[in-house]
Amino acid sequence: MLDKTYDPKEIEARRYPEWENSGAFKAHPENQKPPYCIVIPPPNVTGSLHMGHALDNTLQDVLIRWRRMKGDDVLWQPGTDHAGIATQMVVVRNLEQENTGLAVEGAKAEGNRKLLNREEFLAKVWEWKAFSGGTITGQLRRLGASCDWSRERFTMDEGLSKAVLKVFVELYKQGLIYKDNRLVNWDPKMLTAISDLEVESREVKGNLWYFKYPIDGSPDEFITVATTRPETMLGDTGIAVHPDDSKWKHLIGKHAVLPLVGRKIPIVADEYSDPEKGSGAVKITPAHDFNDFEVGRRHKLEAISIFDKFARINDKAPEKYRGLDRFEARKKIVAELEEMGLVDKIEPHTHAVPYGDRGGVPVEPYLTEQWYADAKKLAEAPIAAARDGRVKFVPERGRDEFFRWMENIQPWCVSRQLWWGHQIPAWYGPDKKVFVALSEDEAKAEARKHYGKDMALERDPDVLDTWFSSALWPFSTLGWPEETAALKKYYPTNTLVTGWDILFFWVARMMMMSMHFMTEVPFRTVYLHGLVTDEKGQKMSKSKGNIIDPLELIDKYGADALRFTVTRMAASSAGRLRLATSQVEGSRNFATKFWNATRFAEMNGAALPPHFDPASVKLTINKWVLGELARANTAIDHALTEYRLNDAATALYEFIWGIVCDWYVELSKPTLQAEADGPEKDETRAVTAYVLRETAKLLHPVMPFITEEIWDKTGHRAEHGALITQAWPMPPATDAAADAEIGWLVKLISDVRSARAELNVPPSAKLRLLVIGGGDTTRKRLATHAAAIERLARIEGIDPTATAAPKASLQIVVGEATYALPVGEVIDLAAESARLKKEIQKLGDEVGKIDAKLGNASFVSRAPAEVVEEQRERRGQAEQTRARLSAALERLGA
RNA sequence: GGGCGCGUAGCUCAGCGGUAGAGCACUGUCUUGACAUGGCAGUGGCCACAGGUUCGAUCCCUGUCGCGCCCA
Repeated sequence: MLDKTYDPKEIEARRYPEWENSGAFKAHPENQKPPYCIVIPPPNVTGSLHMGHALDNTLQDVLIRWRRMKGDDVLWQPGTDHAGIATQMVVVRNLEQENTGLAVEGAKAEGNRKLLNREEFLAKVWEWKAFSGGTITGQLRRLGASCDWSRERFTMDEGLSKAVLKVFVELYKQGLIYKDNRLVNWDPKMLTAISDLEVESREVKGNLWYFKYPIDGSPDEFITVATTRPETMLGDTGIAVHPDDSKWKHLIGKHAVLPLVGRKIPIVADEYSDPEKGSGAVKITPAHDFNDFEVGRRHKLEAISIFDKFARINDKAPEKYRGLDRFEARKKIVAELEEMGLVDKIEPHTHAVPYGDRGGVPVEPYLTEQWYADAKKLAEAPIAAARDGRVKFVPERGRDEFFRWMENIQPWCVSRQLWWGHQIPAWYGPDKKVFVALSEDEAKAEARKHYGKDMALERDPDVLDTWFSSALWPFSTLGWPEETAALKKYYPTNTLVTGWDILFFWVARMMMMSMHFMTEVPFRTVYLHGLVTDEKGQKMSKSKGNIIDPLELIDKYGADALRFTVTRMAASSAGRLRLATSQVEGSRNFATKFWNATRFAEMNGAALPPHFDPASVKLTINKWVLGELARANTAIDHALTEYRLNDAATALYEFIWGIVCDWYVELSKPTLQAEADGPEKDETRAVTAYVLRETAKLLHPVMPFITEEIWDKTGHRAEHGALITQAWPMPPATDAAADAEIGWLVKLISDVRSARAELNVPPSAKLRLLVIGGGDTTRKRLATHAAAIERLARIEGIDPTATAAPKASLQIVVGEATYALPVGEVIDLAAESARLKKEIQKLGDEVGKIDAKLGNASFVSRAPAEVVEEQRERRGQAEQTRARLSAALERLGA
């Protein structure tokens, strides 16, 4: 017997280890079942579960559990990535507590301060990973994620590292990886290049400074440039104006003299300048701005980098600025130009400034030598695959976004100036000649060949972008470069579930690497979901303090409730999913409702006889509920197939609460709770048990814990094993006659209840029900369902063949019959009359609307025949009901 | 500035050519032998605005306004 109250905490803590230990999550590459595989978007090993993870992994688990029950050999491949910069940062911060730092350039071991070399530091990172790397996987378990943990991978583990090496070396040999001197996003705090994804735009209130640069040879003449970053002027090597800009056109080809520096810089014509923006003339600093870099390249302007790696002014600038921090330099430069009268004006200006999301300081476009992957080339095959549908996007517009990015792709900077990560397999000879090889020995061998003798080689200190290893995830986790059974069976994987925000950075890159090394797409379908925000639609962030912690929600309402909530939200077309705790509370209530319905069934002896056959059912309500179950089953399958997970959740909610609890349980009470046993009671007990059993299966992918618990407690586990391993239900037959009959019954009961409530008839008052003008079918139905009607509509005594309504009655019309409920002298005649008039009015309006349509000749001639017919049908119904209600009103005589 | 998306009940969102829906909130009512984490009954919508297509538009098209995201 189920406990009186549903306690998710206790259940969840118990159930998960049972599943995991039983091997239920395991994939079986050796068996013959068709594969279904999802690779998890690897969370950072440093991370802890946030709402984004909760959403993403719930959706995956719903699909995974569903496909598992459908009979697929399911592999949900779990793992984490090493999150180079984030992890390094965390460990460095921890070391600071012990007064320990890294032995990098400029670091000093003063007092008792210790400095770690690379090897020592990496040992610390591994130590840290062993200690707390399991946090997030533990949290995924609390969510109920049924990953095959026996196959858990980590981007820095041996196999994946081997894959990374191989990929790097091969791409290098194919000319698809090379070194180049370009602008990168440089984090002057972390002292490394970072990826676009690690940059966040922040709106900053700054200024637009207008500076006057004198024209060479004409010192009284000036060209005015506008900039948001005065300090970069030390690196200006040109000025661009629009070729058609009448204001500046005449200066094209001349030079300006860069104030404070004295350098002569050319004024060039370039459409990059917008005559409407700022002064119309743009100072060009190729070494410190991505756009300027391109302009500079077009006009062969020199790129002068005026910062060192800490973003302090370097010795390419006049001496008095050297060593100044970029923001101090800004102040000083503005002050000096002001003094020289070269500041035209200063306008307040709000603009987007790129910040490093880890270091938290503005990122500097910085000219450095880095390793690049030829993304343009690698993008060709993925573009083709998306174009011809080998990979599909849900929703479809993901495909357009994908193209937009892939077709304008820039070289991908893959090197990072960090210690934690895959060290680049490149070794340099004394003359800087580079040898890229799988191992130092191979590099040495190549060097020997090149130099004719053994040479000391120095390894490139940089590591690869974390995304480089994540890009290999769909095949490296399956064992590549080994030809494992798993790789053979599960590649290409079926579905990738992730957020819009990493479509480019991760999905696109997986596509590139997979197409190149596997020649086949990494997944058939990319299912993209929105971002979880708070109730106000604000992105959750620590600084805003609006973070909703999924673990707190799980503690409070249960993982099932959280899962149900996010599944229900999954379709938001706005690309953001506003989460309020009240929604999770509602889902918890839903779980409770299901729990209690099952308790009710148990208390009423619901039990499945051996070999129960739903097709043998005789009672109408039982036929009907089986039909409703079938419709729910079909709707859920359809929704999941189409990746409309929210529709699946809604279908479950409506079926369980709206059909089973609100109607089936109530309608079956007279039978279940009748004194005498008999075939009707037996059948109803069997159908109740059957419906709840099948419902537990249908609900299991979304709410695995509570359903498993119920499955066990109601004895199914003893007979069939765990719910997680059960076969997905087949919808039973539907029965149109039963649907019509119960539809009538529900309407009758609802209408009686409404009329009673509107007329304030006390619920305790039991009324007689006089049926006037009922046909044979109605009389038969009344007889069949008398007990249910009496109970649910609070009736005592039904007269199926009444001839007239007593004057003091409530009257309702259902179908061909009028139902009168005598209420004696207590009736408020005026109120009843008003109620009837309102009904009549409503029906009259409807008839009028339909008449307008049917009176329209082109509607009748042009609309499809069945639509016209349907309107006529509806008109007839409404008109009849109206007539009967009018008669009822007349009888009321008020 | 460019691209995309979104404006539907007080709030959060489904629906997307032919009766406008859900959850939460709100109102009234009910300690009915599963459930007050509940039952029953309600209130509440020029489906942003303006044009167009259509027999018919919340739905398709165009424009306007407002909001969001991405890219500059």
